[in-house]
Amino acid sequence: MNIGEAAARSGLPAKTIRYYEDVALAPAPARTASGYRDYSDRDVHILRFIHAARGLGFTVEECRELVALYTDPGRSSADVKAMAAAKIAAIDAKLAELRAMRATLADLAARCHGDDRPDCPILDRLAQG
Amino acid sequence: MNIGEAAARSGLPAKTIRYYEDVALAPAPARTASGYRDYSDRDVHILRFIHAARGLGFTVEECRELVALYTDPGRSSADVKAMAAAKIAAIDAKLAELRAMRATLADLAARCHGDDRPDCPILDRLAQG
DNA sequence: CCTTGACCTTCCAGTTACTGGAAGCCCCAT
DNA sequence: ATGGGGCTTCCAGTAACTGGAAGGTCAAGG
Repeated sequence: MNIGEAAARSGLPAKTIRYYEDVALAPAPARTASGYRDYSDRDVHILRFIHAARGLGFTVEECRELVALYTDPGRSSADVKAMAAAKIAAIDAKLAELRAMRATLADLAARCHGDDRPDCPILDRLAQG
Repeated sequence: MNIGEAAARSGLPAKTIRYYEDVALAPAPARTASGYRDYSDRDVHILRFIHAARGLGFTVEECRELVALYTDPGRSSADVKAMAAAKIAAIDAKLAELRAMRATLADLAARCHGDDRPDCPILDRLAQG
């Protein structure tokens, strides 16, 4: 199947699929005589795998490792679990950061009149650093 | 004062200060005869303002608007409040996304043995899309 | 057979917000 | 005057795509 259908089946844009191939994350598919990419079901399967991994927040680099583990029958599930744990920790850090921002912002917004006058506790707070 | 001290006082790296000047977010300071940047207290004040705004999650573009509002005596606090509200909404969206990822990851990790065998519900889940 | 439109190809540039590094002045203390 | 910082500019790279240009291909309709 050509890239359009591979895109539809994997959920990834065609452009992204080409990019993944470029950075050697996704498999380079066969080519037709005229140069069109020709994806097998297995290729699409990997594409879907990558799509799912990206959706869980893994970077392209991490996806590379995950694909390697996925395609290695001699893998240890401990390695995969460690990656998941690390990702959870990273997400937790990001969550804490965002929650702190949100709390500050919400507090400031609540104290801002939001009218046509210039006085604004939000700006005051930013100004004080 | 030169850029090193402005950096120390504003909390921004010197490199970042130069970058902000480059993209016209931060003020272009005076220059000494030999070409060194020479920051005034007011310059540093703006730098601190930007640092704080970035810390609350505003993009460089948004910081530009905030600085404009900050330095406009005829501003309406409503405009600032609207920016804060929009940022809160964006943060909420990101929080929801991260929480969903975390939940999925935590669930999968809990069900993964994490030993030296290859069976892994995490990979299974990614494989199914 | 020809055309038309959708789909495919490659390659280049732009995005966000910096950060690292190279080459080369400048300033101050010894 | 010399040595070690700090300063200058400019170029390149990062993450992960995305948009667009120029041009080849394929299938259907006339």
